[in-house]
Order: sequence, then structure tokens, then C-alpha cells
Amino acid sequence: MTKIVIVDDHPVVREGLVAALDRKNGVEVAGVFGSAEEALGARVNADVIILDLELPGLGGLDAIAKFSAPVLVLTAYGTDEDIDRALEAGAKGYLLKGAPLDDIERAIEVVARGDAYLDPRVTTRVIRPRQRLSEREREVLRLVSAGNSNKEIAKKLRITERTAKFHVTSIFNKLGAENRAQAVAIAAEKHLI
Amino acid sequence: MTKIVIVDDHPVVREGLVAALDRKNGVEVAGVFGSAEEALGARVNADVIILDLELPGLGGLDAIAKFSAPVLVLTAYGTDEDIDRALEAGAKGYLLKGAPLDDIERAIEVVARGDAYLDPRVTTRVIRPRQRLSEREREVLRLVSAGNSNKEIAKKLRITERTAKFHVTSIFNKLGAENRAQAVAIAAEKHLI
DNA sequence: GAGGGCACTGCCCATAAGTACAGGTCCTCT
DNA sequence: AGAGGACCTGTACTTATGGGCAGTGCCCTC
Repeated sequence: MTKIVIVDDHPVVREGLVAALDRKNGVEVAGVFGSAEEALGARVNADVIILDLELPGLGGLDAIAKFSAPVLVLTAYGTDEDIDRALEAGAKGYLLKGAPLDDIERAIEVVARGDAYLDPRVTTRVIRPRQRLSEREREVLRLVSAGNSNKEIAKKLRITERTAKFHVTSIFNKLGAENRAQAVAIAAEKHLI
Repeated sequence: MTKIVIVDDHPVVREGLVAALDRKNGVEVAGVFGSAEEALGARVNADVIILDLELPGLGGLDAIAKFSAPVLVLTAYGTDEDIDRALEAGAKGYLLKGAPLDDIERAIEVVARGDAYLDPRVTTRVIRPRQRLSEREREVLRLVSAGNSNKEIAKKLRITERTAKFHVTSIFNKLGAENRAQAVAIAAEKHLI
């Protein structure tokens, strides 16, 4: 009997998962929570945690490492950044909302026995090494998105305008953008900002 | 007995809605579909259509007007543009995914009797008049997001560079941006692109 | 028929952006 | 010790951007 704990702030999603998993043999829903804090506080003994990344309060990404049971992420977006951080944090599975129920059930089995499961749409991103932005570059990108000029960025980060330009150029190279407008668009699309 | 048709491409969401509504008195789920085409083709007699906006094939926004029964939109994003277009297309209700089951049930009742229901998070946006971009401006904004210079935009739209600049400036004014990077960020945040 | 919104265009100008060259210091991992 | 990465800086250059001022024409509504 595989014990499942569900952590998702969407009532409809919780309902759907419970309904689907209750029907299935060998699986038992041991707890359903709307936030990571509740789930962690309940200290339920589970074999698999199904965890949404967008949660009120403690975000799913930060919660992953706090669970002792293997975590199967089930979330709406599969952005490079989310996936990277979730897997780095120790998630054993990554599913996108909208996945067929069969896939969800298979993922639970796989994760429960200690293996890893990735949604096919996620796998594509994982096998292709991405150009991750450095901490500084993300900072600069954030300022660019807010409409700051290189001079303003320089002032805020206490560096010279030349260095600000340098970071901006690095961002272009990594994102494959030709100018700030496109960089912001790409970043938004990848949910980097 | 209120007859409901559910149109959503997420299996988990479909499952959740069916489970929740089956429990409720006076409500009957008369059909569940994964796309607008299927739902329209089935010609089920319904009192309320629960419709997701992000659908494969025919998008939810375009599908709204094609249903004869009142449509209750249930979607993940509540962006100004989506809301505007959905309401213009004739949606009678607008709920965000993540809404409590009670709200969903209330919305169904309200919509079924011909009134309108808005998610509280949506209402805020509706009562505040927004600066909507013109068709041309959205076109220009799209090109700006793709990294095009004013000259390139001019060429692609067969106008002069001066006119491209003019549109870009109008976009800045309406969005409250100071430059293209910020405009793209704001547009992305409002899901205008 | 007089607005009002939208689309379009001209000239001019100061500043910002983006890129080319070339270099430097840290820190970490091997 | 050496390699690689992130981070930082300089000079010099071309081009793009954003905005001011001024004006035209179209279409739709009141």
C-alpha cells in the first residue's frame, strides 16, 4: 500500500487527485493539505508527497528538502528555472498539471520505489544543458525588466556603467537575445523573472 | 436540476470538478470534454458551460460565443486582456482556478439563473478602467518583444521608422513604461503577449 | 459637422545602447 | 599550481532610442 500525501492550494486539483487515487488499488491518500506548512506540521508518514510549487506561504521549492518522503512535483509551469531548482532541491519526480491520470499514477509508482520520473515535456529541457544565469546576471536582468538604464543599474549595484553593460551583454548571449526588450521577453517566457 | 458541461484539458481538474459537483444536489454533470471542439460537436443540452481558456485547438476565448448556454470561465490566469476579451465574448462568469469549491458552486447557481459572477480577484480589475492597446499597438508590442528595432518594425509593417516610434511611444504611455524593456516586462506580467 | 480616437509622417536632438578591442582580481575545484 | 568561472573595468566607436514640435487623413459617434 503506497501512502500518498497531497499538497496543493487548489481545491479542484486536490479533489481531482483524491478522486483519481481513491479508485486505484495499492494506493492510499494519507493526507491532503493546502500548504506546505500544514503538511510538514502534520508529520504524516507517507511514501510519496505530491507537491505543487506555487503555494501560499512557504513555497514548494523551499519545501521539497524539508520532506523526508520522496517528492513528486505536480505544477502548472515547467520552466527551466523551476525544474532545475526543484531537482536540485531533491525532487524525485516532476509532472506538469494537465498530465493524464495514467502518467500521474505511473509517476507515483516510480517515485515510491525510489526511482525518478520526469514528465516528457520536462525531460526535453533537462537533457539539454541550459545557459543558467549567474546570480549577478539575474539581478541585472531584474533591473533591466524594471526599465533601468545601464547607468541606473550601475548606480544601484555600485559598479561602473561599463560593467553593467558587460552583464547585460552576458545575459543576451546566454538567453540568445539581441537587445533588452527581447531578453525581457525571453526571460518572461522562461519565467526567470 | 442544473445541467453542467465541463470543458478543460486537464484531467485532474475535470476529475476534481466532477467529484465536487456529483456530490451536490440540484446539479448534474451532463458532459465532460477535453476540448472546445468536442464539446461543441456533442451538442449536449446544458444550463451552464464551465470552460477553461487555455485549450488545445480552438481556444476558449474563441469558443465562448459559440456556446448557446451561459459560459462560466474557469481559468488559471486572470489577466486584464483575458478578462476583457472573455467578457466581451459573452462570458457570464469568470473564476480563477484555485477558487474554493463553495465559490464555484455559487457561481454555477448565479450563472444558471442568468446573472453574472466574477471572482473577487477578477472584480478588482474590471471596475478599474484600463488603458487598452489598439490593434496596431499590440502588433508593434509583439515585434518589440521579439527584439525588433524601430527600423525593422517599420519595414515589417510597411510604415516609416518615425511611425514605428510613434506607436512605441503610445505603448509606453498606456502601459506606464519608460522604455521597451520595461514595456515588455509589464506586457508579460499582464499577459498581453 | 464637430469632435475624438487611431494611424501616419516630417525634422531635429541629446542620450542610451550595443559592440569591438583589451585587460584586471577573486574564488573554487582539480 | 593551474584552469575555469564570475565579476569587474577601460577606451572608442556606430547605431538606436526616446522625445519635442508640428501636421495630415480616416472613420465613427454624438
